[in-house]
Amino acid sequence: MCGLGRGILASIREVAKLANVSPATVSRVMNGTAKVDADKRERVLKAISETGFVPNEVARSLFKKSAKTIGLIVPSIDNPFFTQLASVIERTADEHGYRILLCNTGNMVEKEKTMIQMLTSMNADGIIITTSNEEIRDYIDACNIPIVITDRRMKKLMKCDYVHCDHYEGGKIAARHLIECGCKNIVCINGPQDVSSAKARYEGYSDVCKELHIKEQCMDCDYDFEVGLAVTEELLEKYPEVDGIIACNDMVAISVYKVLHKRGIKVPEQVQLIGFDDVQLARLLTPELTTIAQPIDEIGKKAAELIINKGECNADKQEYIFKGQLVVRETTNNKKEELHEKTRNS
Amino acid sequence: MCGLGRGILASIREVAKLANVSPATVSRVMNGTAKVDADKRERVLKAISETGFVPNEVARSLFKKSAKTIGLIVPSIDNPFFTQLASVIERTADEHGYRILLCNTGNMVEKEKTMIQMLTSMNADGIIITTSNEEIRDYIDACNIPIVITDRRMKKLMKCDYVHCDHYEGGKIAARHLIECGCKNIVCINGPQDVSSAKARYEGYSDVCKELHIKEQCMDCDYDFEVGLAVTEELLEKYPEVDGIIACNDMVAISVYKVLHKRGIKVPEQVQLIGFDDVQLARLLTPELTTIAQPIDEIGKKAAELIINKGECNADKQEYIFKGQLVVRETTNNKKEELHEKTRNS
DNA sequence: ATACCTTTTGAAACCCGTTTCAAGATAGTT
DNA sequence: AACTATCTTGAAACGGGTTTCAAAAGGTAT
Repeated sequence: MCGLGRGILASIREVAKLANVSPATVSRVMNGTAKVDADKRERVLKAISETGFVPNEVARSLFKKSAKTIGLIVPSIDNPFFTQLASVIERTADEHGYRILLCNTGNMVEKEKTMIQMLTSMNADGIIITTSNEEIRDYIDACNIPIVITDRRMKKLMKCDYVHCDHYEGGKIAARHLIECGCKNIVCINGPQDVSSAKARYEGYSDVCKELHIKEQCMDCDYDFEVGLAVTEELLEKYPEVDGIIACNDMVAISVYKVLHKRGIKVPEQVQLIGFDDVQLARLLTPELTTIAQPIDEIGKKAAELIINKGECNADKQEYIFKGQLVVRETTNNKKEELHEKTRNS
Repeated sequence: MCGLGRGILASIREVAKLANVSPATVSRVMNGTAKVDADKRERVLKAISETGFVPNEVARSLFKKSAKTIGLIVPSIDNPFFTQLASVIERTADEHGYRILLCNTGNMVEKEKTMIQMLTSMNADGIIITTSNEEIRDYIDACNIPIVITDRRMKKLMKCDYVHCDHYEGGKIAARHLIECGCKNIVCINGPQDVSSAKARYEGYSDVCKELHIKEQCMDCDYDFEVGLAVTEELLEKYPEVDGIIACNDMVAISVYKVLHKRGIKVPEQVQLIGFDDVQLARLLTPELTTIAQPIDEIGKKAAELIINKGECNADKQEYIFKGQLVVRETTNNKKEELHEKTRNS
């Protein structure tokens, strides 16, 4: 039918021969880069459909120095936050005719370096990376494609764009919310402090404590479900009177909930709980999780667009900061929420 | 330091000039494709490190007709099953020096076609796709790279490998488990019946019903959380005496649980619930979800390896079928599980 | 020292779509 | 009719790493 027989194997020179024109003319017909005589155009179109010719993207990419590809480097695909980010980025990219090359570092710094080099050598049009590792500075400087750092921030800014949420403010909002909900004994479960977002969230919490002369109570944790379980057990040993927990992200908040539930501790009656990110999970859980939502869709879209529209204002690199938003659900005691519950149930 | 200054911009010809050898020799040093005089080798290595030369993957790919890339086409990245599959595939690929090009079809058939063409024209080394759409036959035939179809199956087998779970048997196991747990009034929430896996699961359930002379009770649903909520509401209208629900996947099982919970229906005391897949979610939920586990890691690994080792036995295409496994957790009443609970709590 | 074989090496072709550049063709002007 | 301006078109170069092939170099045997 549509000539798929030999299909993709045909080359532009074969098509040209069949249409009795030059390869240049075929190229012009395909890309509309110049006017072509109506007769010849027809012959070319016919030859293309007969052979099922699909131009080789690699050859095109070699010449154009653009693979119409965005490299996406994340610490962990399994983390639902990055999954959702990847999803938005893929959608945005696809809308603009770009593809996504997905790279998972598994939090290994060396991999970040080799992946940046690899993506550059593949003529990727840009890289979106989540890292706060200062060591990659040289690699970012060396590769001459636009780089966007998402979700995190370097101490010293590099020559790349930053797209992230105001995690410091998010930390403050979370702390204040628990206090407003009546918590007297808050414990903050921190994410890894070499990760800028985790550190900023902690600092937000910490500054609220200082402001209100509350004693800081923290636990160290990773962005990981299993670690979250263990840390929560420890937490309950160390702070048996806890009545409010700030978890470093939603995944860990779920760990916390599971441990509390197993021990028969009621949420939010006995302990209130707040997470970060507002990944889809947060709504699936029962009770639904109160959390500081990141505008993941906006972050991903912005990051992708910065690369796609790189021509626009590549002069000075910028920092785009989005606001996190408190989403009150069922793991904290909020008066408004209770009111809302009542109207819904009536 | 390591010559990242001009870095990646250098070409093999520049390196050759600097080392006073031919580009061919540089290539040979880099790839170890032939012996090179020790002197020259040293000069080349020095020139490479001075220029920070990284070979252009696109040029290499053009000649070799291999981009060391696997295309991954999934219906929806947001679906945790595919996320986990992507994660394993990425890991396996990375171990073998391959990259992943991630494509999301959003269940749009046309996109499958263009993405297969696109990946082929990018010299991808193979494609892993989840589809049961017979229309793509021509496209699969036309592209001369190995294709692996995961999770689903075509009515008429095409010339590609199949890697999937025995969904039919899974459906049977789920039905039998609920019956063994004492359910008298089971309703099966079916996934879209044009998707082979959903259909097979239904048929498994159906055959158990026939075998035991139980009346079939089904609802139509999609693999979607929101749709799941609505369908569950309908289900409770239509079958108020239901005491066991088979959900088409874990995500829908969670929808079901949420609706039951909101209505004050106790799980598993009043209604027992089983899902499919055993995505990470299933363990995060409270109560933890009983489900038919797919060996996602094995499926993904096998699929990736089939492409990476395509040289091995590309002669006749094969079908690799894995067994699903019942994982009893907290949404069904299993005696063994109760026993286990008791020992754990004592 | 000569003939012969093996190994190392570089020039050039190759992969294939795009673009440049100049020639050829058409249209328009005087 | 002669000439200029404009458009269409194909040959050839390009991008950059790889491989082929034949020449050059090194080594061995006679």
